[in-house]
Amino acid sequence: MHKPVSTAELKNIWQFIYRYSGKAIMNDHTENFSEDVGGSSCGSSTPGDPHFIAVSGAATQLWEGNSNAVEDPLKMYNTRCVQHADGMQIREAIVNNNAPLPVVPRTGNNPKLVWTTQLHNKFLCALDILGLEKAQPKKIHEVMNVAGLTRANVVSHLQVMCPYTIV
DNA sequence: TACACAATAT
DNA sequence: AATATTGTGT
Repeated sequence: MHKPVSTAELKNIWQFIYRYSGKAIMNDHTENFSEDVGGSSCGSSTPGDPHFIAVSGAATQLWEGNSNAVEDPLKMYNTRCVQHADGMQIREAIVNNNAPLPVVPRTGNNPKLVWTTQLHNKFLCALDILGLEKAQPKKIHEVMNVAGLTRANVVSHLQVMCPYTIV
């Protein structure tokens, strides 16, 4: 995967592993993944659980230690080779149910805010309510009170709408 | 640390 | 052009 990782891509990987292993998945944080997991304990998680895929670590080594050096698409992830009852060897994600929920930082794949006329009007109203004196990003953002609208959004918009004049 | 404002980056 | 992010100063 390319960086930054998009949620869509991550989802795909998730689904792939889930199908491939027939087992539960996910989770993050490469640290403390070593303590988690006994193979069977993984079975409890279900798709929809908080989760994600850890990268690096023991799993890769486990796989590489395995003689059948087949090209493994999951090589980069925190998975390991396990043997099922039917003798089939599959790859299973290492799970850590104690890991904190991943905080997905804003990446380039997130949609940009669009200043619709309604939104812009609200912006203008905020400017009216506050004087030009108090028309600062924080106040404006506050007055607008739009869910999902971030202060940075206001900052950006304000800068364009109210450019300072060069002297 | 929080913020505004200016300057860049995408 | 429009929006996001980063840099700088208080």
